Amino acid sequence: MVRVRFAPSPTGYLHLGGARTAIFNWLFARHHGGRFILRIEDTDRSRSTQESIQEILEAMRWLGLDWDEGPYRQTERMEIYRREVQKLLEEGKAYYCYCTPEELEERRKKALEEGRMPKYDGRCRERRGPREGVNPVVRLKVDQEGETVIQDLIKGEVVYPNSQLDDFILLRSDGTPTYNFVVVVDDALMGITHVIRGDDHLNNTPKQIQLYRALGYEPPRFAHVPMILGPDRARLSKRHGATSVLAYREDGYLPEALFNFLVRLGWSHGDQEIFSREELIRYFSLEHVGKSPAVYNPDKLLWLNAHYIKTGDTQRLARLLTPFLSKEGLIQEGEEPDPDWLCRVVETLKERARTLKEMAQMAAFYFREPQGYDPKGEKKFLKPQVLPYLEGLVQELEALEDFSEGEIEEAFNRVIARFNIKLKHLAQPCRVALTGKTVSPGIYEIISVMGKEKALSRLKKAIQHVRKKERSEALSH
RNA sequence: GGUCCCAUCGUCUAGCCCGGUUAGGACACCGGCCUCUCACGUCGGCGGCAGGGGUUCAAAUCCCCUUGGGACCGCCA
Repeated sequence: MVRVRFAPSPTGYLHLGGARTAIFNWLFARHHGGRFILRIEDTDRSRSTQESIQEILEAMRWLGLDWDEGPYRQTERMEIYRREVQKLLEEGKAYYCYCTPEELEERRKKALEEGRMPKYDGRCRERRGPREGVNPVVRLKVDQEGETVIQDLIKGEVVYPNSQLDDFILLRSDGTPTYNFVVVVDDALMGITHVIRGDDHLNNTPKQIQLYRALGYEPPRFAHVPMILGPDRARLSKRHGATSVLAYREDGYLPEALFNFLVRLGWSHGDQEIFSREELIRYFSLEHVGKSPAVYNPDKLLWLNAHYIKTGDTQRLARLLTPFLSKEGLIQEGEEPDPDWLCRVVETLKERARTLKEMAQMAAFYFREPQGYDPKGEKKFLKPQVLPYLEGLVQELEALEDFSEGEIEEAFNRVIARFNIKLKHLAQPCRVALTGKTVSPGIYEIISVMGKEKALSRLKKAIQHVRKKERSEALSH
């Protein structure tokens, strides 16, 4: 049975790279009918926070990454780690080291200056007895001869000279275990079959393999996925913009869009770009994960998001849109617009908005009168010549019982026939009058959704506006 | 500095393992069509095998070197 895990350290939010690793693990588990385990790597107590944990779990839930076991927390498993260290110590595979951090730092600096590799020299291996006033760390006796070979499921065979390895620390002087130790113990004891993680860990793998052997456990299969890079080809970080998964929710992205985007970054299935979750589970395999790092491309994410909005369920979108409406100040906090009406609003905006945030901004005119007219639009379309057309339209609309799109279209047709003008000569002035802008969804649909009362009052207001302007201009001449 | 990883349009990638394609798709960009504006849609265009050596009748594909990029070398994970 396939058992995989996602093991974030709670020292910050879940970022895009971590999310993609989680997604690959989740997909691999679901594809193989295995188990997806969540483990919190919080051995660094000074940097781990409860808020981080909550934020990570929230982000995973949002992305729909459900876990089958956990979340385990390493801080709750200290007894296990102590027991494993004890075992190593008794078997002579690990030893106490009394070198102080200062001494190590000193030697590291010197080595770097002399162009040597900065690694621990193993001087405490043969040491007998403690040193006065120093709390020791525990180090693993690492084999420095020969080489370690990794059969990586993504990178292929990686050969690593053991001379690069040093006796790394298992237990800190305060008795807490380090990452390279707990990760091995946990993966072994939790029966992890495939370790799928970022390739920044590839260099850790040889020492971890040695530790598996020292502990007497069979190493799992490894799959190291390439990093996600920023546009400058440096590892993606905060300075490249939003990297927190939840920030994308705030910005109006749909989880399925981010999910699709992240999977497709580094993995492919022929020429297909859009995948449902079911397809992803069916098609996903490590063989088609690329070996090279991928540059994050926000435009493509935006395109995918637009696609999922366009094709998404209207009722769901309406529900998701509501908080964005209140963020835009269009409705009160906690206010719920009529669901049927909001669905009509969304229908008109679905294929235009790329994010929910954009959609809320585009919807503004449905909720409040134009705050003045777009200057260019006013100059071009709200001029005295159009007054008869707009007045004619007001008459026609007032007479309508049924304010449906079809009826409104017929009303427009009667007006343009009467004045023998083209539709755009009526539609554009009308659009500016109703929305204050020169762009909007189709004119019939917005009038219908807006309703008779709002539409007529705005049209009349625009007519008044044009008249007033006309008078003041006449006076000044 | 050492070790490891990587290299197809600006970006994500198919093709590479098993040599023979006008090197395919998508985003972005540009243009046409559609049209009440914008968008959607649709049609078309621009644009790439990092460089150099081999092997071969034939190399994006196999081998070597160079260059470039990334990661790691912590009492961080």
